[in-house]
Amino acid sequence: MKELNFSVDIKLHPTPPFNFRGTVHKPSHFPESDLKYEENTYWQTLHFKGEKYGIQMQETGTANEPEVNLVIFSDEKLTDNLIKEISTEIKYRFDMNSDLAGFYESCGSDELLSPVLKKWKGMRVSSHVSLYEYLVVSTVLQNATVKRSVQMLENLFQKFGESLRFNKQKLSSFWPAKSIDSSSEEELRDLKLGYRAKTLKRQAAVFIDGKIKEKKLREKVTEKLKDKLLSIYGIGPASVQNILFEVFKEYGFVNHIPPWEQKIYSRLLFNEEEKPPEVILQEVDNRWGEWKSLAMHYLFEDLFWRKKQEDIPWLEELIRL
DNA sequence: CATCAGGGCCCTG
DNA sequence: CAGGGCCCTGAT
Repeated sequence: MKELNFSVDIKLHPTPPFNFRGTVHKPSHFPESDLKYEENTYWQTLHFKGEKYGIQMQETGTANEPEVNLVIFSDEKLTDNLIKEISTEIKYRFDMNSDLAGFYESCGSDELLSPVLKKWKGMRVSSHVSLYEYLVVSTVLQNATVKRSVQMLENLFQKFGESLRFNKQKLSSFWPAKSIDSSSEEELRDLKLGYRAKTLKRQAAVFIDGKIKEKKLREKVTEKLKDKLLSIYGIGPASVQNILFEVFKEYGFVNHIPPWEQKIYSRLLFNEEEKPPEVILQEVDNRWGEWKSLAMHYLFEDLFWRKKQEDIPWLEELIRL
């Protein structure tokens, strides 16, 4: 347990329009103890350049004149330079610099999307974690039900992730890749990771070796980036698609519809139980072209926001706990 | 009780 | 390119 007693406030100014809660909270994601969202306040831990921080964000502006109050908590006073770096990183992760005018322009009149756009205009895709951390999450998702994924990640947090206390919150933090690398596969298997233990070790290794540098990857064009990501052990077509979208903010890359999403998009797009993946792929491409990932994200998250208010029996059935 | 698939991916033939 | 195997769990 570590107390973070220093804090600094920074004002962030996302490009308008901006939707705060749609960006910081993704109801379709499974719960994890490194973040919390409640009453329009968002908290997370941040493992950045070898140090651990607490983050709090609140909206202080409006959709058209966006402003976000970012508070960085730390265990010692931060330098101006570091404050700047962290702010820049947060802005990237929550995609606060993007211009979505083209999206609204070309997809705004789509009859399926337009009501959702009205509700969520300004929502961004986001990944609150680094690439390495995202790989961990992708790995625990594979071939497992939600409940088991949650269990695996929490086991990892308990063993490797220090708890941070800040702003009256106590949240888990991610660990350096090194701590996974230096523990045995056996120790990892004890966390009920199964064959994923090997995957996590091999993934940790490429980050330690410096074979993968997230910053560098952000400069690559989609195809090169995709190939590089696919070369990572344990990353296949399903994971790579999520990474390209959530981590690297590629709005138009969809070439694979995994079973669970297949069922959900069959309902959303065709109001049927199960359409073939190819049909879904064709449909999203026809409708939204280069913006299809983002469009699908709007529909998907809107569905899970609705689930908080209304009963959606077919969806409840699909969420296997 | 045993069997099996799950919000994949790797590896082999 | 198809299909078996992989860890563990809970559903059947």
